[in-house]
Amino acid sequence: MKIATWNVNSVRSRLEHVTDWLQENPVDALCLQETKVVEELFPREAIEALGYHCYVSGQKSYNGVAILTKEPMERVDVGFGAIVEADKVGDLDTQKRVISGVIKGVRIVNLYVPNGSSIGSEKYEYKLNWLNLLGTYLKTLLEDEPEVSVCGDFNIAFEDKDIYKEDGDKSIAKHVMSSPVEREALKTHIFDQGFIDAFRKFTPEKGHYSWWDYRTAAFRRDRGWRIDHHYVSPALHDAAIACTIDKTPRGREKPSDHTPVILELDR
DNA sequence: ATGGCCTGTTACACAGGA
Repeated sequence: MKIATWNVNSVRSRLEHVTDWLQENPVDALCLQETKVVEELFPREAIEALGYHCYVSGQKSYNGVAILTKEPMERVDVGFGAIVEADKVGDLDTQKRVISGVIKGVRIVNLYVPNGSSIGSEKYEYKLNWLNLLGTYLKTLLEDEPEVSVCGDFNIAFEDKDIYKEDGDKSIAKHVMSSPVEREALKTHIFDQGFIDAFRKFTPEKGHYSWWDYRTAAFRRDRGWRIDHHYVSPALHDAAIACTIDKTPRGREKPSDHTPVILELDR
């Protein structure tokens, strides 16, 4: 089974890229982030015409996630509140950033982690609170469903080698997406629960990215960051048999600034 | 050191992204 994650930066602006990519890269599930559209206006006809089912949680203008699947998905859940008590969730489900469902016995979780804007800002605090709740959400999920595959735009580069800059570059710690506090949150809420980064199971070296800034010709100069991830629970460590980045869509006309990352599971 | 580009919006500049 193949699961892909792709922040498309507006599914309506990127519809042709999505349908073209699905035709060339048939996957069991394509997890989209930043769809930027309410459910009623999601372009499901074009996707269903390719034989895919659409599971969508959207809002106007901002955020929004969707999972497109070949086979119907079971037990689809939207938001943290599907599993976590309301008093713990608070207002963290207002922005549409979480959708999940089950395919072939595997719980697929699709996330759009808040960007955080800049270190110390209100949005940065929101990101850290959101990651804390994500930890609770995953812990609760794992109690009932050991085979969990989490993917999405995490807006965090866990190690310096996930960034085009030289390892140890002093600017890294001061940058949102690579500050020590954000990395520690990822460690506490993801890795300490036994999840592993599927991409790093196969590819240890520097130089592999999933996002390139629109500015400064970052893609042409390969000034990228690896911030889109697949994390698999302990019960799936051995099942992860490949994880690759497809840079092709980022090189097209009017691209998303992210490109797809594909996980293959022996399931 | 700064900002550079892109998307959506009761748009005609701004918020938000990363």
